[in-house]
Amino acid sequence: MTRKILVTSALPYANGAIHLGHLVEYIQTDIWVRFQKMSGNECWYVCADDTHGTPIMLRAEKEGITPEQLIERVHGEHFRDFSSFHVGFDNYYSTHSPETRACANDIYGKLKAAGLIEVRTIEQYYDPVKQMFLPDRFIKGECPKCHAKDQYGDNCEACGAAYAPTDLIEPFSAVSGAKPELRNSDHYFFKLSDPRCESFLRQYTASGVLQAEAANKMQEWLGAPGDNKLFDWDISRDAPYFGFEIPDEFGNSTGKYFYVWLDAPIGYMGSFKNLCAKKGLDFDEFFKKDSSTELYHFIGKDILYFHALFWPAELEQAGFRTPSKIFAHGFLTVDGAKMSKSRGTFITAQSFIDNGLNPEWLRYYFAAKLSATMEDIDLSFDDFTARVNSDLVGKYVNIASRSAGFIAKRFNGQLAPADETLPAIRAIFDAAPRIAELYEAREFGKAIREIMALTDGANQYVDSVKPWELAKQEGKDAELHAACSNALNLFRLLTVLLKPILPAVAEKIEAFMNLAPLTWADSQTLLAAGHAINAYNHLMTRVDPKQIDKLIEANKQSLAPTAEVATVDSKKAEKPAKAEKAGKAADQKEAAPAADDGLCSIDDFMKIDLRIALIANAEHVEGADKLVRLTLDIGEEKTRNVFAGIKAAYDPAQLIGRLTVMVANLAPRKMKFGLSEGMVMAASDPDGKTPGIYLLSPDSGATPGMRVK
RNA sequence: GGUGAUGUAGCUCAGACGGUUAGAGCGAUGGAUUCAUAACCCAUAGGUCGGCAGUUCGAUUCUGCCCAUCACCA
Repeated sequence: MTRKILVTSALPYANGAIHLGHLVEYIQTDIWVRFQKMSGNECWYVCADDTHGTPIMLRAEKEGITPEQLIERVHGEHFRDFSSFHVGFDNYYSTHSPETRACANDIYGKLKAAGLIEVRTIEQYYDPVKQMFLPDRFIKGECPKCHAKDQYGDNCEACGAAYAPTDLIEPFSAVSGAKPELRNSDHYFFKLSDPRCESFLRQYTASGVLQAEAANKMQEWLGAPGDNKLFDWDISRDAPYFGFEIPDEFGNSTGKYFYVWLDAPIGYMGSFKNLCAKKGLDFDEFFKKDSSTELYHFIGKDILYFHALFWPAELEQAGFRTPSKIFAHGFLTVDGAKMSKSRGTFITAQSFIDNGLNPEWLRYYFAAKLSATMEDIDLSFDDFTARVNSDLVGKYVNIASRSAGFIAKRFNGQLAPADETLPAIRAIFDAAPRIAELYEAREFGKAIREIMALTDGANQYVDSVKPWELAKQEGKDAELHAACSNALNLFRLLTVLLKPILPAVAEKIEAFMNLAPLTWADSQTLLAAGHAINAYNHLMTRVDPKQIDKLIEANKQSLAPTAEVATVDSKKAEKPAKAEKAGKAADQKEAAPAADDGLCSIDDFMKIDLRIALIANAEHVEGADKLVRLTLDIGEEKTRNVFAGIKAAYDPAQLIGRLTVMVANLAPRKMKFGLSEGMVMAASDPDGKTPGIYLLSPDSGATPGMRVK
């Protein structure tokens, strides 16, 4: 029974290179899709560049080209990168397409007809020089809490405070530098808080379409039953904006544009519609309500909000089918840490290829680490090297390498019949259905463990029959022939199991062994006697650790002077407007990758106002496990109230009267027990190996209020 | 500070509805071998399953607290 399946990966933003973090998702999806196709299902894999929004518009302007030229160029780069990693889209399209526009208008029209679109006036910063409304990330100014300069309009990178752009002190436009003005503008909202959406989402998110962890998260977003926490979603933006203009009911101009996050998921439909036209498929069969086809979205956990709430709600209310499952994966870390440009671990797809690394190494390694959970996965380069060299080259490829020579030299390239009772072969026959289930369930790591155990079995078999000894003995030709033929059959079977992960190697092997493209059903078959193979060429080389060093070196970026105007990197820069607070969390991820060289300039340091403080009072905090309440005198007229997590190490009574050092300009932080207006400084082992917390003290002579620098 | 996740051999990770000697791969060590781009095969060593307490006849597995790391939130 053939399933009909439509699969998507998240749309990459048309404003930056594909990197290893992206590839986790595309490789995961591609493996799953290839498995489905090999299994005989009708499976379509579509994706597209996400092309709209202010960052694209400004970036194009900065480069002196049109947005259309920019997105066309980036589309080419993205497609090239995905192709190099053998990501086999059936269609890689663009959201800037007639199909996506038509779908967006259609969905919008239906939501409007259902009374789910509302116009509201909101107040927003406007750049009078550039003559445009500014997304939060394009407004900068002084943090209202810690007074750090040059902070973005949504939150402060110095103190972590979150606020509205209108809270910024001396705000300025990151585009023109002008002082922004508050202006009113009409915005269109999708009424996510409507009871129809809420009740649908409660049922939908709990219906098994999400992983358990994701479903829990959704409960958080939704609030307890009876406590609707959903916010209406601002889906419009003012001109100038690179995107689709929102039509009024007569198809006339409104001067408003769809927010990029509205048309991004609709881009899945647009891309598929485009594919339907090329292939003669029936779009409605896949998207009509109650469709019997399956629809799966592979995404990163950061954009769950959009895919598990907004998108299904739109589809449902507009009368389309909703996704069958949403598969969220975790983030990629490299050698245990976030990817970093300065450390050279922010590795682009292109540099991986340009430095001569084999993309299938990465596919194999990611597969070995992937599971169905949302856990982050770590790329450890030592582990990467060891696994690829040992598993892929040492074990798997080696089976062919050690048996093909005899077949060519002694038997004219022709195989003897394989022994179907051989335990190593039987083991593969038996394991294949299990491994298929693991692929289906996205438990690629487990699948690989099973496959490698079978590979060990194949090598043990070769070792037990010792073809190299048979080759030297008179009259043992038949045995030698059988041994090597069995080995090559084992190799072919293992290739079937690995093909979703290693499509290019599989193709080489199909050519080498004269095989029709392998399908999953071939995991239960053996080659006929007399089957002829071609000359063996080595299928895969080992990873040389020097290549890794080179790769990291090539990706090290000297720290360019930070924060040129309008260098905001991603569509996440397009902050949603206020009413949509709940969308914010998901939105912040990846916004403008922060420069990170571990160094701090003297200017940075001088921002921190360290003062000698007299501990005027210290007391236990009722109900707090770690905190001590300190009253600090730093020579100001008022004392400061500071909570310090030093209860484990100090008895408050001993602290009263002593001098220490405090950060005087730390942003005040509201804690459960009151406002903390600073921080005292204490030493502790960064690795936590040695216990203890040690408060700093100045030498005698220091007096409260003295500056420490 | 809140919520959630994670913490198992040097490394990367499995696993256990609580029950005899806790697993794999890599790495290390020793041996064997030479067909295979020193690959493969056999064997050995390595873990108080983050810490403390509780429930239990019995906990690494359950509960509580603590510590560490990460994520989201504030």
